[in-house]
Amino acid sequence: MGAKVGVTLDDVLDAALTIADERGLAAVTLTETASALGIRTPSLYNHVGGLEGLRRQLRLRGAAALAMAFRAVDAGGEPAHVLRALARAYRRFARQRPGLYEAIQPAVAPGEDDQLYAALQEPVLVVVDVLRRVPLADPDLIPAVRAFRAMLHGFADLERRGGFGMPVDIDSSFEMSIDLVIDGLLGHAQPSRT
Amino acid sequence: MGAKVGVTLDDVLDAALTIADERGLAAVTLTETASALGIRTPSLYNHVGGLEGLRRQLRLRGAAALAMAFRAVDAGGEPAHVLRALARAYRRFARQRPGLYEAIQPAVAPGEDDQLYAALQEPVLVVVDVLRRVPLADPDLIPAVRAFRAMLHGFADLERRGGFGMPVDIDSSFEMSIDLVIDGLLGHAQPSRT
DNA sequence: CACCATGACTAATGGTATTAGTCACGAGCG
DNA sequence: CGCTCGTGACTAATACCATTAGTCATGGTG
Repeated sequence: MGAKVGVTLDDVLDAALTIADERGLAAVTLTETASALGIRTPSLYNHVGGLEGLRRQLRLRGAAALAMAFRAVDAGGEPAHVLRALARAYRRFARQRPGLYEAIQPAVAPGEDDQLYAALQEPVLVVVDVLRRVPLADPDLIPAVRAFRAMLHGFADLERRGGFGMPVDIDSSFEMSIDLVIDGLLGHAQPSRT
Repeated sequence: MGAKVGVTLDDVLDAALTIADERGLAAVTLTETASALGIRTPSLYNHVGGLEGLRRQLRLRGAAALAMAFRAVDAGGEPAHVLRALARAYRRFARQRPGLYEAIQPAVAPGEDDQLYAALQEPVLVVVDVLRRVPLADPDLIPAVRAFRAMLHGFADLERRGGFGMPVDIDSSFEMSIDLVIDGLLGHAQPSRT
């Protein structure tokens, strides 16, 4: 396959993600992305299927990045410690890559885009795997995963939007929030601070 | 002040909210809103300051509606019961008015738009008032409010986006999720189902 | 060396918000 | 009773965005 040098798909996604992290996902436009690459807008159609395709690629990338961040936590050791490490990895991801985190959010129904669905499911499966190996107060896994996800997403999303008035003490508020869920899921009475 | 009959601000917002609830906030465009009213697009500028002004009005409305829903719950009785009622009211609001709930989400910094900031703060203050009257395991109110908000928003947002695979049992998952937070905040050991 | 796929481009279309300027109506005052 | 003037609609024009169609130069492959 003969090729020009031009830009690659990775170049396009990197440019788009830079814009997303700096100015929000809504600022990721084909015009802006092309301009950042020194390219004309229609040329992007050679790499991604329009704006929709670009957003899909960003979501694939974001899902993979979050799954990688999850897999990087040590799954050994005390259950509560592993869950806390997962939670911190989640929040760190949302803080360091706000544009990527934002890109991940829209859900996709199974069967609508199987590759994308699988990618977005990856991080969830990591949590499921951890919770499966842990002695839960309630043996039903599904509500436990949902509660854990809800707290992580809710906290990260509110923080990303600046929903917490004062920036002070957000770290310890996060620790307490996840301890509520983790200790509750494990059936402990008192939150054990780290 | 002489006046035409024409459409009123409420008409505009009602039309916009109908679109938002049915097809998502992104579908709320000046063209669509005007068309739903049988009006030309520029005429909307007589009622709201463009698209940005329309969105601001929707947020004001949404914040007021959520605050009203919160204030409608009986603040008397057992603390855990009151908190659960607040949580259910929150989720009910997000489910019944998805467009309005979506409109509320973007946060606003204090000083940027004081009226809007105050409106968005209203529902939070209701939660604060309830938690203030309740014997918390940790006397610090701020992290407690944050944990409560995070769980509510996270669950409602994931549910609204279709983030939970199976639609089954979402009700009981929600009950368990909020019980984790509520019982933890109140210092109880075991989640007490309703 | 000729071929041809790749990846850039220009040109044109349609939808969007926005601004400027216009105009008809109707309530209230003289 | 009629004039005035503010309200709220309108048309026209501009700018930005995504998208499609069609063109063209390049460089690796046969």
